[in-house]
Amino acid sequence: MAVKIDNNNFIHVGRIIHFHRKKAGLSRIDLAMVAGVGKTVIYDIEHGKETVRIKTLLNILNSLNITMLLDGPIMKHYTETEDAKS
Amino acid sequence: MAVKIDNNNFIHVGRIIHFHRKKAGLSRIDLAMVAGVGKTVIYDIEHGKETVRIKTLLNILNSLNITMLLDGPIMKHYTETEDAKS
DNA sequence: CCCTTATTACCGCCATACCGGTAATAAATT
DNA sequence: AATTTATTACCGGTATGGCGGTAATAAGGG
Repeated sequence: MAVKIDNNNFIHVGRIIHFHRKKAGLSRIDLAMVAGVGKTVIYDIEHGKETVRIKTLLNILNSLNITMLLDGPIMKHYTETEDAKS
Repeated sequence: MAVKIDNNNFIHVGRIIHFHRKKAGLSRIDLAMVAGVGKTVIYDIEHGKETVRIKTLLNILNSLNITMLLDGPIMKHYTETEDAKS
């Protein structure tokens, strides 16, 4: 169900944000306010801009209740070693 | 199993990259070459820098066989409407 | 229709992300 | 343990990300 993001299909990020923003009934200015970013960057991302800062993107995604996940074959090993630290 | 990333636990991104890089037996310069980025940005990310470009981050993650996923309550609706386009 | 209000599109400026170069440190080999 | 080799840490310069301001366009009300 989750959407995989890489440098080939990055255009989906903008589409996902646009879709969620419209579903939430928000204008770009509304979303910019909530996410604590400028309106321009939302315009840019929705138009496929790839050179956006990860922090900016996370602010926007989190405001729209979208979760970013990292996964891979050995991610389990990482979480286990991290859990061992606490 | 996948690790959730947001602006509160962003430090994990650097740790995940460091963990995977070491497991792959790569120096920062090695990884930089493969990912097509400078060595400095890998140093920065592993030290918790949050203001990195998403494109740069994806290049590094993909080089380490780490997948980025976006998910949320209404993501299914998005994929359905996207599928309908094709 | 016209006028008002809301939303989107674009421009120029400033702060900074990313780069290569080099110094510092660690690891390895004899 | 001294020299070589590999890796990490840091610095300064430059390209550009993200900002507010404003123009253009769309939506809605009387």
